[in-house]
Amino acid sequence: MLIVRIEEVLKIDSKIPLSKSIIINVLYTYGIINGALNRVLKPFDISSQQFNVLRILRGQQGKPVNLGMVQDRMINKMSNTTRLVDKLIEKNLVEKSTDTVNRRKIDIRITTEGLDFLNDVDALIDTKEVEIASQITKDEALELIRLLGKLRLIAHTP
Amino acid sequence: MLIVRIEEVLKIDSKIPLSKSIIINVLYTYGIINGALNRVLKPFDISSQQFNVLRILRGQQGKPVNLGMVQDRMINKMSNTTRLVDKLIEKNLVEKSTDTVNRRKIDIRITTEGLDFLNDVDALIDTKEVEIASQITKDEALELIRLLGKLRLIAHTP
DNA sequence: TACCTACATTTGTATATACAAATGTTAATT
DNA sequence: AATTAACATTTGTATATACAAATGTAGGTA
Repeated sequence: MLIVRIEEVLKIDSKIPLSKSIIINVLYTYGIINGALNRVLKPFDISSQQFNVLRILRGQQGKPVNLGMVQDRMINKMSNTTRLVDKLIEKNLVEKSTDTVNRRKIDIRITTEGLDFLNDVDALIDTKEVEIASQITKDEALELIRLLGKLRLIAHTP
Repeated sequence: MLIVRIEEVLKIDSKIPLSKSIIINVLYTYGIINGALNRVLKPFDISSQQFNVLRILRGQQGKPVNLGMVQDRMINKMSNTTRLVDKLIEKNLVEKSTDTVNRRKIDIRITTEGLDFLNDVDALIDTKEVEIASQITKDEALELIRLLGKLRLIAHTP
């Protein structure tokens, strides 16, 4: 089990500061993992962002969710939840209606078709995730999560 | 210094498997760090991908690099290095010419203007990177890098 | 030479992302 | 009631990303 240093893969000068190495490692690892997950989703013609929205809606157990809530809960915020949801509506995986109480808001619900679709794909994603994390022990996992949390601590504040 | 769990931020069920938690942590942290770096680059009207290409070219010390090499060395591979480089050419930060030996290849070089530009922006990025990593000790950094390497180990293979 | 295969880049198309501005709605203030 | 400010979503525009197909080039082989 040979861990490959990013400096070698990208032919970067090995003498870069540790801070830069950390950042590049996170950005590069994101690309690798995102690629692996996208390869799972590809045959189902759905993007990882669309998949993420479906999971958020399922998590609400039928309760309608408005656009802002969806955006807050997305792993990677993107500025067009409207168009993302529209794509899901075209596929009949999701439906929307204006909130009866506050007509500025729109309610989004996953459809039965969406739930079925999600069940199929979800199992494959779970398997891939377990596979990706398979080389990491429980203690290592907790430490990794802790250290990533430390990175976000500062980066988060604009 | 309070580390915030991702499950709380995204209102995810706390009982998700550790493998999923790891993956979500990496993907989410990427978004936060990428956002922080983009805010630094924004005033200079350059994307992080374009900035990455400039740094790769500077690293070659004037030696021309062809498109394929640039793509190999990019932190996040994207399928259109052609158009990315074209944007940099429009800004006079980069120039290209066909390779005299192998006319299939094109040579790309950073211009003097590109070098000056990069020097200005680079210092700010370095500072931001140090800031983001400031809560992490040297030992923690090495462990973080090692664990991310473990994740890539499996994810990398299609 | 003509043909084939591999290589390197470019082009086309669809979708995603970032961000500013516009629209429509609500609640508060005068 | 009219005005204003805040809120929630939509629309517009530019660029980025993913991926397939097309173009152009080189080297080998019949």
